[in-house]
Amino acid sequence: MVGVSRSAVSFAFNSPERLSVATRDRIFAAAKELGYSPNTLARMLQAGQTQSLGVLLPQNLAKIMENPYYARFLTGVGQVCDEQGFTLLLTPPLRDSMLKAIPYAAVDGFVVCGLEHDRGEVAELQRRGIPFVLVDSSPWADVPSVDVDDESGAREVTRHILELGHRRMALLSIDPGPERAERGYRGPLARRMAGVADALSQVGMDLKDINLVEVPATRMDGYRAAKALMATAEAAPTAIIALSDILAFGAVDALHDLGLRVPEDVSVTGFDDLPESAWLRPRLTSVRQAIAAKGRTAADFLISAIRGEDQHPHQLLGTSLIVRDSSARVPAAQSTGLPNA
Amino acid sequence: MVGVSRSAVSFAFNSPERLSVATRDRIFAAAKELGYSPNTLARMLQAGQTQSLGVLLPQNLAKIMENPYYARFLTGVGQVCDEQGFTLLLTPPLRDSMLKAIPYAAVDGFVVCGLEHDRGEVAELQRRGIPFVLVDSSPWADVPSVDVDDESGAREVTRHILELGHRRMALLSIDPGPERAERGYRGPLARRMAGVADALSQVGMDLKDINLVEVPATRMDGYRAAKALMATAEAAPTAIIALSDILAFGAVDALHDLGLRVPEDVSVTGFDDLPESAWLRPRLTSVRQAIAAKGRTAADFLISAIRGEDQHPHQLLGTSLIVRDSSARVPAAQSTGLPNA
DNA sequence: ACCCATTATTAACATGTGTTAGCAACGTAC
DNA sequence: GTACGTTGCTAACACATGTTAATAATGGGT
Repeated sequence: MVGVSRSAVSFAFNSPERLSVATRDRIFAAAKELGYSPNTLARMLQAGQTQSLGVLLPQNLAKIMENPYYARFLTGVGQVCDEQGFTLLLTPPLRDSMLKAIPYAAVDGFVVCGLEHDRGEVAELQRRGIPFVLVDSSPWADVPSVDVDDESGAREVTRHILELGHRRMALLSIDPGPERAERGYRGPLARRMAGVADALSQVGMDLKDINLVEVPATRMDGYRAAKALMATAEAAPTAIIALSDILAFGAVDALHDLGLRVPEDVSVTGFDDLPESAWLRPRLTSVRQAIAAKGRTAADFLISAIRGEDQHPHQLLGTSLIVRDSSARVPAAQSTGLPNA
Repeated sequence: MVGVSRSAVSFAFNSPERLSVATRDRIFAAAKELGYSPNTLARMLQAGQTQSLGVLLPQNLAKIMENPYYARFLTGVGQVCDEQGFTLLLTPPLRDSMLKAIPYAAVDGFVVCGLEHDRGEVAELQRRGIPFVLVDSSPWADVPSVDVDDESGAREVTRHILELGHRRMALLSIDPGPERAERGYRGPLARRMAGVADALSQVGMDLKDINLVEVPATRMDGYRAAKALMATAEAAPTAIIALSDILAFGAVDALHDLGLRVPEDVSVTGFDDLPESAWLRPRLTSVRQAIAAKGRTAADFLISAIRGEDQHPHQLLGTSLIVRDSSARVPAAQSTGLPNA
């Protein structure tokens, strides 16, 4: 229409100084008339970059967005995206497969949530040469990762409950999914279990001595599980150690509904220390991990990897016990006649 | 390497039945050896679709993810993505411009949050022929949109507070941003203000008669604003109507910290009815809007538009007042000597 | 008038795919 | 032995860009 080559059009948009003003204006005029603008995908294809970070998620989007943990984590990732001008692509499993989702994501790299280094997804990313960072996995030599010292956090909170005199306890844990049968606990959950077990062993107890319940990490599941736990009348626990704050939220609600007071009748502790933990009444005793910092660090590592800078960085983030109002001494009436009391 | 054409390779991956088993196996073997797999971007370019929905956001990613409102909204959008096998691309402003962000998003369509039909972004999307749906805008003929009947919600909650005898009230509102100066209130905020004004007029009052404070919609801003409001000793309000739940959360906290009881000393109401509203103590009186359903509907409309089906659907979602524990009769001591009491 | 330098513009290539029309080869029926 | 349908594969095109090296045009100096 203007009578110039495609290259001239490209110059008009990308390096206008290389064209005479007259030609440039003619091109822009024509572009406006035709409604033309450079195609996003073609541009990305040619440039070999998308200006977008992917987050490879282990669950459906609906479940992820419902989970305040991820809201916090993605806040951290989002901070880095904001700074660097990246968009954020959330990539849930496709037909229940994280592996199948990979080829449908137009991203420069992935933050991979909750996968161990030996998973097929990791091999696939390596094969494709897509940069990635593992989060909540287990440190492994040639793979960048960001992890949390869950074990010491779990040890600390368990010890805290034990020091308050509790012995009849329930461990409200996260469902490890089907993979557990073959491989046992892994990653953060394995570390948390180990921490609990370690603290127990120091008073001569064992994971067998406490009531272990495993449910999906939602508020509702925490609610139901707590109700079920308290129903077993004679063996009802005096403390519930939840391995996730949302489970603890649900448990506190359930106890309220049962007419039980927290912490006077039953102590409840969480894990993660979500912002909400300090909003609720009673304020929740929980293990703090720097969730947003975890997201930030992972995204920073990923950006480095995309730029081809740093090679295989690892980061282990600490935890700390935040004692608030939901944990207290075991009730006097219940503290007698129990093992190790 | 195999000695076949590129087309054959394409067939091997996409319609294997059109190739003889021998050739196909040879191709796969070579692909494995070379680490080849079809390029995502090229595939999208040729197919003309990305299997990805975009959400065009008015704020930085970090701010968005911190906001429980968006968590809920994106849960709804996410549900549809899950069902339809789409990924979700979060597109924050690029260098403070939503317009600039558009060409960097590889998506099949946009859910556009909080923009009016006359904004440049909307024109740009139309020009590019990218399907989109406006959310929290104002209904407009040729543009698909999903809106909420904020006005009646605001009217109801204001009337509720008035019926409880309050007259000295503060309206804790959301900062409308710089655009307000030129164009006045728009969209949901305009409707909410109108609803409040309408309810006030029914008792002979006016927006001028109440204390209007406008702050960014964060918990911390709500906290600070509430503290400032109560500081003006003789004119301190007996009720705070917040136009957003997070602002109300912050306000409740501030009142606690000031040693004031909610609702005995001061009533507080929210807007949105986030899930958290029912978790907090006191449980928050709030205007419920179906946030997740809003996201679902928007995404459904968008998918229709992408498929080229339905043309310009509109949806107006209702609101309802949820009265809980944070609102009560005006304290006896304060109910005398006030205008219209 | 001629050479050179500078600037404006373009042809050709590279990024990787999916699709369509068509060409060989091959077997089968008559 | 020839006409015909089937199978297996390929050449050419389309999707749209950005980049580089080469070419055309222009003006100025001698």
